[in-house]
Amino acid sequence: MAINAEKIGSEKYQKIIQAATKVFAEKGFYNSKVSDVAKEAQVADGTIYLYFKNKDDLLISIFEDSMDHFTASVQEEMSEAHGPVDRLRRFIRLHLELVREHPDTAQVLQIELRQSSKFMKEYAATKFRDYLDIISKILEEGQGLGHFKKDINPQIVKRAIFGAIDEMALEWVLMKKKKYSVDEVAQQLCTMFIDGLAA
Amino acid sequence: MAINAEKIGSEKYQKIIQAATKVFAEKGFYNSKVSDVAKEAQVADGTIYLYFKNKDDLLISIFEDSMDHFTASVQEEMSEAHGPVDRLRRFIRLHLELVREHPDTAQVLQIELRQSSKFMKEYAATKFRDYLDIISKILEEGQGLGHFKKDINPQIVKRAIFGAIDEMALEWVLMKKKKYSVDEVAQQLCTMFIDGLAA
Amino acid sequence: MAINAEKIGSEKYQKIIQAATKVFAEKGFYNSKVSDVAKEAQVADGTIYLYFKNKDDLLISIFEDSMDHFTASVQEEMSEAHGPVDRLRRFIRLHLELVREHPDTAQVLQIELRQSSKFMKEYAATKFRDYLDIISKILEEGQGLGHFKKDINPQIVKRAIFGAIDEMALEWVLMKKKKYSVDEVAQQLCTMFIDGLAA
Amino acid sequence: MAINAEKIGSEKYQKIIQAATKVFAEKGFYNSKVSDVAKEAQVADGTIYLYFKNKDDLLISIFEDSMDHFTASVQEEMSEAHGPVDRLRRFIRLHLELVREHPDTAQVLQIELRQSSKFMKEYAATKFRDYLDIISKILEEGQGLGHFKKDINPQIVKRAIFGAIDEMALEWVLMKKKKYSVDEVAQQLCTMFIDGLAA
DNA sequence: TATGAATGAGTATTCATTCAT
DNA sequence: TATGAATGAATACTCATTCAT
Repeated sequence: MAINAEKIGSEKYQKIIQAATKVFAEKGFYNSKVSDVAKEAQVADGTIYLYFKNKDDLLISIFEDSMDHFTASVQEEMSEAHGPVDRLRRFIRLHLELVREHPDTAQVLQIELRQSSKFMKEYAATKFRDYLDIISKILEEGQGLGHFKKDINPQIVKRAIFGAIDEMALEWVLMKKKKYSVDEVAQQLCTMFIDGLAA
Repeated sequence: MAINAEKIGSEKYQKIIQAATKVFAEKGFYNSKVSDVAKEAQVADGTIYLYFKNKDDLLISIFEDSMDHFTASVQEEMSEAHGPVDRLRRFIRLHLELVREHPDTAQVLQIELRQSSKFMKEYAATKFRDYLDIISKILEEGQGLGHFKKDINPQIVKRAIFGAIDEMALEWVLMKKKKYSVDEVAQQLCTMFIDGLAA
Repeated sequence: MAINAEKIGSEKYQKIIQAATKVFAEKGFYNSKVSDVAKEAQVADGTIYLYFKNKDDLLISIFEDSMDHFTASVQEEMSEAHGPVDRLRRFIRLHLELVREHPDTAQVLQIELRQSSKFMKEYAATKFRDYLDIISKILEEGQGLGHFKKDINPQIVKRAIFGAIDEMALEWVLMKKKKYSVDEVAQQLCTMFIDGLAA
Repeated sequence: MAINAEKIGSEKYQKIIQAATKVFAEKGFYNSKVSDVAKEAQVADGTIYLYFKNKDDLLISIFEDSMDHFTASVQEEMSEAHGPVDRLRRFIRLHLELVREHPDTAQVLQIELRQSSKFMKEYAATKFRDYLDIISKILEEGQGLGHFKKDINPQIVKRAIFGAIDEMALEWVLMKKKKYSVDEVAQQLCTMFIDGLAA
């Protein structure tokens, strides 16, 4: 039987997704066994295959699931912001907060997903681009309002900004230490980027 | 026989390292077979084990080898630069150039190595920190000379700058397309960071 | 999943033990492939690992299994015997009969198990000593009743008697020929030992 | 080039035989690497193949070499003995002494050689039979002189006697402990066998 | 739906043997 | 003769996936 949308909402589906996220974050995708995920989710190995096509599908589903949550959270925050500078500031802070709150998910997205460049290229790229475009829209809006330099290329700078935020997040994820607070890091990044972009 | 420093310089060692870099970049570490590397290097499977302890050691050796080259290149460039702003500008450009010139190595470092967070934490962290410290030294020098804001934290910002450069590089690596040139990307990053850091 | 006592009784466990005994006896432990055992047992290779930790565990399990059966058979026979001389006579005959009836098992115990002297020393020694002690108890009983010489050392002679019986058995196992019958061999050994021990 | 008799006397040949005996005794034939033997003999791996056809040939050569020594020692001792009873007594004692003096060789002969039943059957059997026949000749001589029972079968009892001696020896080899002295063990065995055989 | 025993394809690694020097 | 770097065949073990219950 095909695995349909109907299942996505089910309790077991979510239980498995969460278990997989935890297990993949802890041991890495390739070092995790499907049976590890099953044990963590307290279901039988075979049950996983009622909800997911295969092990790869589990990873892809984590990606889809979390990118949806991520993007939705950011969109909501953006709608409450006033002006591009405020929007950028909020974006930076929210991304950092989300990573702090969901470190397992962040780790899977940042580390495990990169392994499959084919996957990244062919599949994740689209949803990831949507996320990056939130930044480029802020930049374009800022340029339009004369707040940001006209000579920066939003398509390039969106990646630079994302990379900067993401690298900070990566340190948290990998090092498991929190030398600097969200506040402090957000403050530093905002200062640098907003001045750097200012017209 | 122990695998010693003597072997590192040998022709076969380098041949295998290069083959492994190419194969891992193409198919990913976990999807590459040792025999794929052997075939690419035109040696027998067993020969690999005369030079490397195991498959993991191959990955670690690629890391060590390339980080040494990378760091040396950057150190040399830094010594030719005049002042922190010039240094930062050159650093950004050189990193981008190196990625462009050695895309397979860059891909292995950026993607495959991250898989093993344990490895990252325990081993690679040190050499990687050395690399990041090149940036923080530039920042501190700039602060000392009054060129850069006193209120930025070099330990935080060094990561932000690295992340921004690295994300740009990642796009090249993953997408295999070169929508923007090294010149253009370097120019954009320099503009943003130098203005963003300016006192 | 741990390999527990529950599995030992299962049909598959016994099927695999029997297949392994046959294969090891035919080709020797080191020249047998796990897949040979699997084929003989008509299960998949992987199934073996559901019941045994590894190839060595297969050998150890054969040992445990058969020593238990062997010792139980002998104990039962002993309980039916009257007096030390009858007991010794029955012991000799039963051991020879058991080897005749289970030549594959005998061969694995006699030949394959000796390969791992570490194993023999550390593990098998205990169960083997239990078996030998059946003989020494007969000897001591005989000495107590004045039937056997007082100046023989049961701890030494128990091994001599076992060695003599075992060597006869070995010929059957290795040569696959049965030049002499159980009756004849038993008769010869009994004559010699009983007269040799007689007070 | 064929490996000829000429080599057998050479210094290196003996060095390798001794090294192999030691290594095989310590780690077992199948767990010993040819390179272990080479290292112990202080020659290059390839050198071994100038003197021996392959790893199996090394084992066979140890067997031939030591059986020759063993048989020669025993024959010499036999020629000095007077009468079958003295001969049997000396045989038992000498075998035990030889095992005590050459424990590595004894272990290889007793344990490692048995692994290859095919080898035992097809090859070693002949030389081994020569050794056993020393015992049966003593027995027949004793029967002829009326010292030994007429109704014992020398072909059966020779094995029983050998087995008894060998099992005692095995304990020394495997247990590496010497709870009982050669004197004591020899005394016990002689008492039992000579009385057991006495007409 | 859910289970988990069974499957068997897939692969890192070892090591006896060779051969160019 | 002697070397030891190179070879590549051989195999124990894992684990994603299936399917009878």
